[in-house]
Amino acid sequence: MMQFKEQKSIYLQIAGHMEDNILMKVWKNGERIPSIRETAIQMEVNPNTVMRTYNFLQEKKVIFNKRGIGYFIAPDALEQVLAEKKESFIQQQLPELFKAMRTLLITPEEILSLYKKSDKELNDENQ
Amino acid sequence: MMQFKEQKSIYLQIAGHMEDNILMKVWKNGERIPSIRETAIQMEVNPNTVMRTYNFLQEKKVIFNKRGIGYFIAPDALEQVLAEKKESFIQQQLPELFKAMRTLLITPEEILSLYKKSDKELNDENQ
Amino acid sequence: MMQFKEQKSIYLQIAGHMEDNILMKVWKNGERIPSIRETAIQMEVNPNTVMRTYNFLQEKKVIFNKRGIGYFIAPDALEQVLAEKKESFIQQQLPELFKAMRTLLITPEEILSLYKKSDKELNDENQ
Amino acid sequence: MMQFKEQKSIYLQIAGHMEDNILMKVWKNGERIPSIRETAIQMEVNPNTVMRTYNFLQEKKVIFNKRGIGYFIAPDALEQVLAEKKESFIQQQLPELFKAMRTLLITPEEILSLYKKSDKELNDENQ
DNA sequence: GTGGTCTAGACCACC
DNA sequence: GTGGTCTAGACCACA
Repeated sequence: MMQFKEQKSIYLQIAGHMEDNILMKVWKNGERIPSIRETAIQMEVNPNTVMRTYNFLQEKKVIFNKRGIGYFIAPDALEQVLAEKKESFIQQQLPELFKAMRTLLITPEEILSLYKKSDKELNDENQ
Repeated sequence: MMQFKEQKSIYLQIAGHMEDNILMKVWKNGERIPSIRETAIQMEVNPNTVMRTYNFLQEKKVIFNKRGIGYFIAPDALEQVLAEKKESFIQQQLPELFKAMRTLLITPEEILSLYKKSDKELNDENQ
Repeated sequence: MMQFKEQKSIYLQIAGHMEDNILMKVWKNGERIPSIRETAIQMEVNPNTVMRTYNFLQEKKVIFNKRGIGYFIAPDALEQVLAEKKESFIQQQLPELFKAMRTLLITPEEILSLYKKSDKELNDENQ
Repeated sequence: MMQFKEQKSIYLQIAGHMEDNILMKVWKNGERIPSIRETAIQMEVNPNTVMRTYNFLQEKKVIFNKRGIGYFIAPDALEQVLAEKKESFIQQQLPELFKAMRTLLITPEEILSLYKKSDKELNDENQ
């Protein structure tokens, strides 16, 4: 079972995980994804919870449904998820970063050093 | 009335706003802050909600209460809020930011160049 | 309990009923509507079913939510529901009517007579 | 491949399409129709789905089966489909249409004038 | 097999 | 009190 952080609801965490799968090209545009039941078993959650995830992603047009067959990655899912990430980065994360740097007195040098540290940790994990 | 985002609970948004007041030195250490009732009216919010905010901030020892008189900014509030916000920013928001940067193929150098640019603009405005 | 027709799912029937309330001006723009629990009791269905209705209407921006207080009719709900009805009338119902009149050999006179008949029935009910 | 609407089940959409063929006299009473397999290939659909369609139409006695030979349009199919579609149109779709007309404040006279206009245009095209 | 709907009941944060 | 989430389990239509 994937570990669920406390803050976010489970169905949104699963959605985020699936969008990561798209970004990481584990799932490609047009490809079929596991059925609701399969995902429910694999994630050790209730099928209704997975259904919420799939509905959520379907409304965002990241996945779509073929009746009686299953859910599929949308033809433009990768591009769309990327665009959405970019949008939220520019609209939210970047302003937050700048505000934090100013009010919390964090220097560019500090950011750079923290980035390199996180880079290193990432490499260590992948070895 | 301040505009509330949908995602976060109102009482936490108010708390964040008050901590910003401390960081921006609108409110100084030791200073008296508006009563629960005043804040509730000004924010167009239920007094119970403001009470939650004040309780929350009191538990974090950012403000303290003098019975029958009102609420006051703690003597070390600025320093404490600064440290706590910085810690939480580095622990929680920066990792997300770095992850987004990697999927969007943005380098920290680009970010910092943007920061310097926005910094300069800010200075020009204030002159 | 309202009578549910077999064809449509319950939560959509409730949604339709609520849109009728808006069209009939039983509920006005900005007004609070009964809570999920109240509606569930009144309609004799499960609260989860009502929640689906409310989510559905919220996505269509017919109603909106104030945290911890309840659901409200959107400021432009009437206009929006009307526009949507008009759209579906022009795009779907009218072409269907014309097609039916041609392929099923229904004459304009017949339509007119049926309309008057339904008019009369409506008047009889309201007496 | 014919385009399937999301709302209705595929096998019923195929059935509707076949009944249209009868009404439009593309298929005449007593005539042989394509086999399940042929239809499935042409419609790009699972043969099981077409089987459902054929069973459905057979129960309605619109088509009948000669063992080992194939499916045929019933001798009175045209008349029967006509009557049945008309009945269901009047019972189900017209009431909805009339209701929409009342909420949109559209008179039947307006509708019929639109109909005559579209009729004329159709004739002009076919000349 | 697939998804979709519904119920019953629980627990939570929030206003 | 309000809504939101989650579970368990059932039934259905559909491919």
